[in-house]
Amino acid sequence: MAVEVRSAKGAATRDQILDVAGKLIQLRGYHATSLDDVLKASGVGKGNFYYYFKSKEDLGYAILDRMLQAFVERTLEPAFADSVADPVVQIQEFLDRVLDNQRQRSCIGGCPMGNLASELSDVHEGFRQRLAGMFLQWRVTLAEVLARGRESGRLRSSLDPASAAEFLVAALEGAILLTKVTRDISVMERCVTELKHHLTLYEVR
Amino acid sequence: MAVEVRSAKGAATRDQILDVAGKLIQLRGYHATSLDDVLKASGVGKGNFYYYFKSKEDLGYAILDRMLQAFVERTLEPAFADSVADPVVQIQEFLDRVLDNQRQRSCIGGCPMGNLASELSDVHEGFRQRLAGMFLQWRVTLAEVLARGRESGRLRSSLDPASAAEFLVAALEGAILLTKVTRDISVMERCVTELKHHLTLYEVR
DNA sequence: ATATTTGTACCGACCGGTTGGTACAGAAGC
DNA sequence: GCTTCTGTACCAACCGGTCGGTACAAATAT
Repeated sequence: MAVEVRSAKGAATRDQILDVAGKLIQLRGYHATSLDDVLKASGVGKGNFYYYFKSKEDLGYAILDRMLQAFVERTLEPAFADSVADPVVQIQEFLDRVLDNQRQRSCIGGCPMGNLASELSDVHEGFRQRLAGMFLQWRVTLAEVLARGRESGRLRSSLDPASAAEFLVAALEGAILLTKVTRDISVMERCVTELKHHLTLYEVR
Repeated sequence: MAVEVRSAKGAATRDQILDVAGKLIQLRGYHATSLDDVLKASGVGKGNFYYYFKSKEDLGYAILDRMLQAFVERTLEPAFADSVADPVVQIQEFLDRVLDNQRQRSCIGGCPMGNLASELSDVHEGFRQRLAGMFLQWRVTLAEVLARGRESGRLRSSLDPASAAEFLVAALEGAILLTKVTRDISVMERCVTELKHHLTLYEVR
């Protein structure tokens, strides 16, 4: 960032820019969101913007950082904090929460991480690496939950937690994409049902 | 389009534009690919471009049409033409082909349809509808194959072909995305393995 | 056979508007 | 009074799109 925040007011302005830009970029994408769009929607002047961010790219990195933080603190950690709960139930509830999120958004917006990964992976190496790191964190979290289930005897010893976690993330991302392009939440509902069914493959019987 | 093609030479020029623009857009996205980029890479003058296409949007539609045609004729139909072959084997081989395609591309470019669906679904209703139609065709094709397997007794009677087909498409799209952002083909390899494993859920035993 | 017209294919300069980015003066807060 | 913050004016590069005009082959007229 261009400058460290030195006052509460400054932090508020910076947050306001981040909030507005984050929403706009999720909806329209990075390239299709202009600085003027962000400035107009946030009521912040151009000079003020460049006081807090040294470029649009810098803003992008800040949004990515914030996105990761929000995802970990408000989605991943709450869902898997309880380390004695049933891993399968935890994952099922996690899937339901993601599904419900898309329902509330009327299938619009998709996955912020998935959108940017799709748009920017082949265009901007720095962004790609950050996004890959975010997906890695997601996969590792799920893999830990699955490994816990395996250790407790709830899941099969033949289960490969990393592989299963990757698949869960991929299937979920694909389901969000498919529900976004069709504007039909039932598409994702059925995908989540199939995913839950897939989980039974890992259970000991 | 702005004009009907009336000569072989004209058709070649139009095709050249479509070829180059298609590749550029798959790599950089629709918004990030400028007309000048396409013109420079194809060696076609601007006036000539607007002789064949009435706008960039018009070019986009033409690329979408061409993409659907190529996908159906060169991917879907060859893979599932044989209506007496084992549906499970056909789908497994289809998955392998998609995987191999990503390997050959070094995980770069992703899925042309998935990329555009992600970038444009919430921004351009016309594009969204075309893309949704393309995914529908894909899903219907897979559903028919699965239904065939169910009728022949190869797959369970409890199988919902439409639901399973949706899941296959979603999981594949997600796997392509995840392999693109990580630049690691092994991610997709494991996803395809999981997907094949998922197929066993549908088999009678 | 030659002159004229017509239609396809093509070019690059140019247009108004938007892009990301800069310069800088002044206001606000300590 | 100095640092922190903010609005305005401005910039060159680029955007999608339009323009007048050219090259040339085939059709038509003479």
